[in-house]
Amino acid sequence: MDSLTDILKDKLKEKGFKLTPQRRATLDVVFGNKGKHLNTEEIYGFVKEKCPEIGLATVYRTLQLLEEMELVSKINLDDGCIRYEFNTHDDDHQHHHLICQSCGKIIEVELDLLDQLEQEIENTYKFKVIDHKVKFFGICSKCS
Amino acid sequence: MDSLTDILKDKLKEKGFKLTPQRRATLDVVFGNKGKHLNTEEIYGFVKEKCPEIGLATVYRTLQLLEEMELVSKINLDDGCIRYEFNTHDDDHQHHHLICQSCGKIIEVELDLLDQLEQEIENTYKFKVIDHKVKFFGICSKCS
DNA sequence: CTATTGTTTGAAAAGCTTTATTATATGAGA
DNA sequence: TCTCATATAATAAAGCTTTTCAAACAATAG
Repeated sequence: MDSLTDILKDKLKEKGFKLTPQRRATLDVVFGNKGKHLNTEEIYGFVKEKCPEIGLATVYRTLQLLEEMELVSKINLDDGCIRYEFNTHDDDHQHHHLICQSCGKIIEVELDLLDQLEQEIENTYKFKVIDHKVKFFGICSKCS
Repeated sequence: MDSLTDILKDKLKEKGFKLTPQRRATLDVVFGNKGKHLNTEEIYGFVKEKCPEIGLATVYRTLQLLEEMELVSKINLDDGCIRYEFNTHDDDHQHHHLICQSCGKIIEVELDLLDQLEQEIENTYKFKVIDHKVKFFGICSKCS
């Protein structure tokens, strides 16, 4: 029982859910592929290696559960599938993604720098910002 | 033949496509519902009023075409359907969206203020930013 | 005007992701 | 270990989107 499993177990317990091998294996796969932005089908493939009897529906359910518990984050690149990544942050604010329109590579940006914009939004629109999702499309260094 | 149709006709001609009543009606609907963020099914419903014999597939195809020509923009709120809005800007940079997590309302923000962040990204990652999509999640003034 | 060619369309089918159903299996606490 | 609510696999079904295909249509050439 490693520390990741402990965290999972605690978070599940908080909400009255159970720790199962399927949930553990799914989190392990997302955690073990940090920076890869796997889609559900790919996650299903990897999870099957550890847990061959798991069903696709369980993977979908489990990923939704993990997202509710803020252990993973959804990324939608409008390419027809949902991708997930392990959530390395403790706070709610996600990092940004750069998406190369030439090779499709996804680069993660840790800079935030949105405080000023969010402040202005809160002042102008009286809108309380809780989270944001920011994607930049362009050309990466290799492709240009 | 109004000016919107002229623009559509010109853009279609540029790429070797034809101006058809279905394409015209679809653009009219998206244009006539600025600020509404309709999904494809809703657009289909409105287009049918002018063009009762139109098929759903044609609406899907037409919206893709209009997006390629940068006359409309896709918005994905991860609610299981694709939404479109009329593209009011001449340049590539889209405005931002505020999404209320309580009532679901979508508010448009014309502030950009991302220049500094984009500059920093270009310097740090040698990534040439062409476009961005920014969504803020939170609570709107009515709900708070 | 008619024939030819290529585009566009509507209807239907197929595709893909996600959700619902149900009987069975299993985790967690007593 | 026993009990019971939860979780699961398998399957079916739903939901949204794309593709297929034959027919309709527009543009052009002869």
